[in-house]
Amino acid sequence: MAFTYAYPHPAVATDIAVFTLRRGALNVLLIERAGEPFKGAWALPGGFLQPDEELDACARRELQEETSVEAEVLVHFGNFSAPGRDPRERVISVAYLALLASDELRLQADTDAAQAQWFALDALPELAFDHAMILKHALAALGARAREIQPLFALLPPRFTLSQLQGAYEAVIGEEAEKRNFRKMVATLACVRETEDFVHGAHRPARLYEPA
Amino acid sequence: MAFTYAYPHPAVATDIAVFTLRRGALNVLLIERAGEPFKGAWALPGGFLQPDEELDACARRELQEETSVEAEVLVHFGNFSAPGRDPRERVISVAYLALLASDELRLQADTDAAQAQWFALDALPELAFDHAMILKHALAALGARAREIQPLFALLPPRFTLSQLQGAYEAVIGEEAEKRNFRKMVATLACVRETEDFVHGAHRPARLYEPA
DNA sequence: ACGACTTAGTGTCGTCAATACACAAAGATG
DNA sequence: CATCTTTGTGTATTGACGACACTAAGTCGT
Repeated sequence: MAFTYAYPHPAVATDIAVFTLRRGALNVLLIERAGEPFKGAWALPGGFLQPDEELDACARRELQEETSVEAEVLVHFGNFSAPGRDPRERVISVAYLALLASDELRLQADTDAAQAQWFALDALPELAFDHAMILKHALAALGARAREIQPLFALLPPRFTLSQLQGAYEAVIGEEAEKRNFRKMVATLACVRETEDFVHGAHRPARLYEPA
Repeated sequence: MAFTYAYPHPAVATDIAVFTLRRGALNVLLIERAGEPFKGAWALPGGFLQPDEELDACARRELQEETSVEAEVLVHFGNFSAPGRDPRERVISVAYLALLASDELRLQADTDAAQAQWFALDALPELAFDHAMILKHALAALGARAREIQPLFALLPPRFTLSQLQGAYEAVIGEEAEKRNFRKMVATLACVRETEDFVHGAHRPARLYEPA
């Protein structure tokens, strides 16, 4: 089957930088490429736009197919269009940022992806294509959004302690926050509602909160 | 000449919402479509991505070709990919926002395409395609950026008075600002440098400032 | 020339958010 | 039951933001 056009058309693909929290640190989901080019290298999940498919839907579908991950938050943060960025043909990459709660880490690879794996940001492998640059932009976009707190909920379970929320905030922002000031900020934003339940750990129980 | 691919490829185009200030109000640049579809309707300037052309360059080129306008600031703010948005074929629109100083309003009346014209936002004609929605998103993106003041410089001449800057701010934000508070904010941001020159108008001369 | 007009430009106060800082409360563990 | 660790709170200071009224400087009309 062949598709013919009067003018050259680029291929259009989505690439997704999926982040989660593991042991308090931000991790990104990468797949090992099963085919050429860059066979065996690590890359962001992603793939080609299908006919009559919206870009958002493409990102969601590719993520599901390649890693069996259902993203809660999916945000477009940029396009990458350098002519030589894919050696096969011209590919415009529409880049998305996704956040995932840490307890939904069931990973599973399919044929496009030999395997999917989480990587801490300070232990990244070499990345295929221009994905290192895409990832850098994803982190910047994520940092810019995190100050509104709301996006962080996607990194946490449905109910969470304020310490967990602060941990997510610190991991994304990349710096530490004062506990009392952070709690005051959250209170000012009025973006969480306290529940009547507590989580009992090794020490004083912590109250659970949920998104307001 | 024909271009054939093993899988369907969408067309990729850029559309640009160019804003400027005219008589203190924000205006947007529209072109009258010379051909089908939507012949005779008004639309955002834009056009198809060429082989080996970056998206940013495509937006800049199309703007120049269709309206003879050289954009100072060009910012990507979203993609539009609804399958039916162009009746001819699948077209992914990569949308840009541009700002132009008001004294560079030489529009070419005799371009090959129909005419280009500025429209105040409260006197818009019906727009072709989904350009009304794209424009709505452009305004939202512009409003979000304007609070940092810096982007507004592109709407003004190289040197400007604080009243002009405030006028641009108000036009973009869509609400009035207190003169003293605005000046204090600008002073805090330290984003302008005062010059030794004054502009002499009908009344007390105003000091000229330039981007810091 | 001079008074009226119009725009440029400034100071203060109250409020509220952001920063820094120290201690009490609650439960787990040995 | 003493100790340890984590949760959770109050206060003082600073700096930004909002509201508010007046002086400064030059033009224009008479």
